[in-house]
Amino acid sequence: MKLEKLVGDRFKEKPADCIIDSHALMIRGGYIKYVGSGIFSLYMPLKRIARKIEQIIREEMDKIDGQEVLFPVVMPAGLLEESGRYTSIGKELLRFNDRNGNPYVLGMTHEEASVQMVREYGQSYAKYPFMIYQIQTKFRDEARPRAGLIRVREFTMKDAYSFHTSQEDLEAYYARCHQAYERIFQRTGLKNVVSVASDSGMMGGNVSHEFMLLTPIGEDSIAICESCGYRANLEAAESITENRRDEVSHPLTMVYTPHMQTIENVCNFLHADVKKSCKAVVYQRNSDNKYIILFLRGDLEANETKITNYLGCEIHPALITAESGINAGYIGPVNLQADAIVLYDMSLANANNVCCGANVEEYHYTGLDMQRDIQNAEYHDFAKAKDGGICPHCSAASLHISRGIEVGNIFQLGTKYTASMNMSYIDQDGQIKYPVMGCYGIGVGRLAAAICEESHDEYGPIWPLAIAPWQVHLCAVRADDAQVKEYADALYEQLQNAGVEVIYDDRSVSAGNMFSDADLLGVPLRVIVSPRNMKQNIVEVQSRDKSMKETIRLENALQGIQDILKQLR
RNA sequence: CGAGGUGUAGCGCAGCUUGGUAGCGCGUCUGGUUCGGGAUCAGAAAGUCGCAGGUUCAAAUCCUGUCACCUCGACCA
Repeated sequence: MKLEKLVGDRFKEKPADCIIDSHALMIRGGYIKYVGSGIFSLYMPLKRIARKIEQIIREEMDKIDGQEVLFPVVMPAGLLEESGRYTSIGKELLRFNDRNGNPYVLGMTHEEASVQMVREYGQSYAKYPFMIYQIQTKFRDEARPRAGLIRVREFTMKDAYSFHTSQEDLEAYYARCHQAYERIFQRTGLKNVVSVASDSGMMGGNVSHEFMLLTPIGEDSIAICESCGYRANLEAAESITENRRDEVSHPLTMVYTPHMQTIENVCNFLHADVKKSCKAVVYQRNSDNKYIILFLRGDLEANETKITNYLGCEIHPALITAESGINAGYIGPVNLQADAIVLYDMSLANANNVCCGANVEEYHYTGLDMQRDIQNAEYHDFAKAKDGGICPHCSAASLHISRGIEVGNIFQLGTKYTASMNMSYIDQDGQIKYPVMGCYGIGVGRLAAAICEESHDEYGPIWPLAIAPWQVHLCAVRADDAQVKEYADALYEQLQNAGVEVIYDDRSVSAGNMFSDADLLGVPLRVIVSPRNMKQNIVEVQSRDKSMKETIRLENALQGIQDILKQLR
C-alpha cells in the first residue's frame, strides 16, 4: 500500500473534543471519522487493526470449540418479548417499526437470537455442550457516548453463547473461556489487563467477570487487594471501609455505637421521620451472641445476604416487617439489645442498590443520645471500597482503587433465557430440563482504543506487531532522488513478495512530514531509504517505540528486515 | 434525565459586549526556492455564520423558539 493513496487525513492539531489520547490520535492519524454521537466510520488503518484483533479472537474461540455463526442485526420485537427483555431493557435498546408498523429492535446483545437458533437443535442431552459465537455490529443507544471509541453506540463485538447440561459443566467451560480471554489479550499485546468480579447487571445470572485494562482514564473503578489479590468492580463491591464519620460518603453505612440500643429506641428513632415502608431485621452474631439491627427499605435481599456474609451472623427469628408509620409496639420485642445499627436508606438509592446512610443526624432520635452515639461510633461503608479499605477476603486494610476500561466480560447466565424462552432438552434420565448458559463478550473497537491508550507516545500510537495495520513502514526520503526511488521501489516489491505487510511512503514531502505521518500510523518497524543512507550503502531500520535503531547494508535489507520482524514477534 | 458549555471555510479559532463589505492560523490548489522531524516565498479557491421566527433601513452580532454536539453527573449487555 502506498501512503500517498491512503484515504484519510493526518494532521497536527488536536481536535477540541478529544479528551483522551487514543481518541485524539485516532482522529489525527486518520483512523476514524466522526459521523454522529457515538457513531464512527473506520478508515483503512483501523479496519486492518480490527481485522487482526478479530482474527485473534476467532482463533482463540475456535480453540475452545466455538462455532462462528451470524445473528441478525435487526430482530423482531417478539423475539425479545420471549425473554421479557423487550420491556425490561430501557432506552438503550433502539426500537422502531417496519413499513407495516410491526416493532423491531437493533441487536445490542444476542442471547435471545442464540437460544432461538439452537432451541430445536438442542433437544437431547447428547448434543451438549456447545458454543456459538459471532463477530458483528451491535447498536446500543447509550445515554452518553464518550471518549472516542471507548464508549460508542454502534460497535463491533464478539459475543459468544455456550450451552450446558449442568452448572458444573458451565463452570468448567467458563474457566476455559477465561483462559482463552487471557490468551487473547496477551496476543493483542495488551499488558495491564486483569479480570475482576463484577455485577451482572441486566444480563441476569450470578457469576461474572470483567476484563479490565488498568488505566487512569478508565470509566470503571476497581478495588484491588494488594495482599491477597482480591479484585472486584466497585459496582459489585463486597468490600468494607472503615471511616470517620465525616468521611462517610456511602450509601450503605453501618454504625457501631458504643452504647447499647434497644430496638424500641431505634424504632422510635425511625418512627419520627421515616415515612416509607421499612423492614427491620435483627441479626444475631454467631460468635459473640450480640445483636445487630438492620433497617432496610425496599427490596434488598441481595444486600442482606452480602451483609450477613460479612458479619458472619444470621437473621434472628425476631424478623420484623413494618409498613409506613412504624410502631414500636407492632414491631415486637422491645428489649432486645443491639450493638450495631445499619441504616439503609432506599430513598437515596441508585440502581446498584446502594444508598446513603450518612444522613443519620437528619433523623430525629427520641431514644438515647443518638447524636452522641453517632459521634463516637465507628463507621463502616459497605459496597463502596476506598483506597486503604478493608479487603473482604483477607481482612487486610490493603484495598487499592484503580480505574479501568472494560475490554471484555464473561457471564454465567444460568437458565434465565432457556427457561423464559422454553428451550429444553431430555436428559439421560428422561427428565425435561433447561440448559444452563454462559455468555462472553469482547468489544473489538474498544479493545483497539484500549491498546492505543496503553501504548502510545506524544507523536502517535505504538501498535504491537500482532495487530499493527502494517508490519513495515517504508520511507523514501527524497523520493525525487532517482537512486533512492529506484532502490526503495525495489525493496517495496521484495518485501511484498516476501509476504511482509508494508506501507510505502514515496511522496515528495519533507522528511519531517514523512516521519510525523509514520509516527501517527504507529507501524512497529520503520525502514528509511535516503540519499544520505544510500551514500553509505545502508538502510536505516528503527522501531516505532524508539527502543531499536539499526542499519543494514543495502544488499541485505530484505533478509535483515525479516529477521528483525521475527525478533519483534 | 439533571447541571454547565459550544455551534462562524475540511480542522482549530477570533469577531458578538456597543448591529453597518466575513476574518486569522493550519490544511487544500498553482508556481518558485528548499529538503533527515510537520520548510519557505508568491498567488488562488473555499463559509446557507446550526436551523426557524422576530426586532431593525440593516443581524454572525439583539430577542424568542428549536436542533445538534461536548463536558460532569445519572444510566450503562
